[in-house]
Amino acid sequence: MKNEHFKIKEVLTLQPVDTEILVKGWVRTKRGNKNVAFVALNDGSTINNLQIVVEVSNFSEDLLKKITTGACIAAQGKIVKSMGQGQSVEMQALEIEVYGECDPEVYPLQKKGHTLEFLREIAHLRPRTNTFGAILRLRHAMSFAIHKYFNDNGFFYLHTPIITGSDAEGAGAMFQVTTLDLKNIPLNPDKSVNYEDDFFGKSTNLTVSGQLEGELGAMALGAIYTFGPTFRAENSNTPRHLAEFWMIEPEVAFYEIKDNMDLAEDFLKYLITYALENCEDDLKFLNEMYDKELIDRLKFVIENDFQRLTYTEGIKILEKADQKFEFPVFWGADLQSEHERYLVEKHFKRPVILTDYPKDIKAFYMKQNDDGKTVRAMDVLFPKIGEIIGGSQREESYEKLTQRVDELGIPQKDLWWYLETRKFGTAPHAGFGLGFERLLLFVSGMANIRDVIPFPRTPKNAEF
RNA sequence: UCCUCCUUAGCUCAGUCGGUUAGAGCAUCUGACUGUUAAUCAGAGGGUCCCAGGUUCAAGUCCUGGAGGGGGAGCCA
Repeated sequence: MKNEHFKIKEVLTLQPVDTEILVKGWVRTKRGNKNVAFVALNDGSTINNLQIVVEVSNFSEDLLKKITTGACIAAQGKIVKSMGQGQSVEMQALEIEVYGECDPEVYPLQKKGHTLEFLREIAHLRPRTNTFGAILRLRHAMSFAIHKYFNDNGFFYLHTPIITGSDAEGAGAMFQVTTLDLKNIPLNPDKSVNYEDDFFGKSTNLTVSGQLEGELGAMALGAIYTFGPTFRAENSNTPRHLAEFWMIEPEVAFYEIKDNMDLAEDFLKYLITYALENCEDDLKFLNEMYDKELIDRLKFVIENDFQRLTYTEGIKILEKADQKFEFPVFWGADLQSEHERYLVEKHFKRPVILTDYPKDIKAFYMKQNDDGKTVRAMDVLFPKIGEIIGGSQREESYEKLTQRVDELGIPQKDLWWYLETRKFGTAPHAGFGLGFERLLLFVSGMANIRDVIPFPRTPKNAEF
């Protein structure tokens, strides 16, 4: 057998030729009769299978028995015009080698459909399903498109730290990082933990955001983005939260809130367009199997402007809404899921960018408006998944920023390096965070965030 | 973390008022079929009824506690 093998994605585009080619992959199904067997082979290069036609008389019974759902094989043969419906070409097998048998009595994946809940329990095998093949290829394509978009637009990829000594990021509970012996933790006289002998000589955690360090990069490189893992130790049990997820955070010097909105909208539309143009087969499958409106919804989003309005305008609309809300609507209240959904799904029926939130419900670093009440925050709200992006113009004034830090009781000494950017050549700047898995939820039409990441980490679940 | 629903064959589920030997479809296996498309047809095998207690002559079914999962909410991306 020759060593070079073709990807099935390529083979399916070939015209029938007289030369033999070699393919390698995993068997999805085998069916047929005494004379001929049809093996559907998938190698992950595409959602589509290559049909391998096996003349039973040309192969030993022992070999044919080993070709079962899940088995890994190599097949060599000629590509011919298919006599059956459903595919234009197929392989007439001349030689087959079985790399790995797969006992059908115990292999959990069957020819029939499985629930997503069951597949989560076998996350080591679910990449072999049509659904997760499609999701993982889509995930790759979106990752690539993110880097391409930023690279093509003059952004630099900045690697912000995963282990952070800063506990002032204020974006939720953090996972501690320590090498201290948990059975014998050194204590100070006041019973607090003494971190002097810990690896870093201080308390450290996994990052909840690369933003603060991202701002440092933007103050030198002009436009940066981060794209890395992010960790939140919140006990969140929802279809929209993970303890370990990937986040994209652009940060741009000389951007104001309007530029930030333009960037967010253009970026999201670029990514969705990229998916439609490069992942057609996978999206068609997801559209057919999970969400019949998926492709129409993706097209709608790229063809229409996002609705932009201020928090204050949003509150007015909600106050006039002919709908009872569980949570009261008033100026100063944080918007609940039901409020966001009303604006996006009922009132405007399109993505919404809300800006200028009350300062008391937003983070310390956001630029304060002249009204003294609001800050230049920006949330991008999408149908079905809610908040997909959260960002803001940043407060560039040293005086205003330190005053806000003091008001909130954050120790300035913990943020000395961040505050110095406002002391030394400060500049207006803005940025946002995009949850990568939330983007994938939207682009794939999946309903649960655990189904758009290969190995989800959630409370009480770190298997695989 | 709160509310709510669920857990029975490999998978998806049914199981009446607490009653005698726990069922179906699919999957698997065996057989049939000269080109199938989640092939079809016939037959067979397959059960810790989530776990631990309790009530009862009798528990898959009722009660208590626990574990795991789904949906909703909060936190957020």
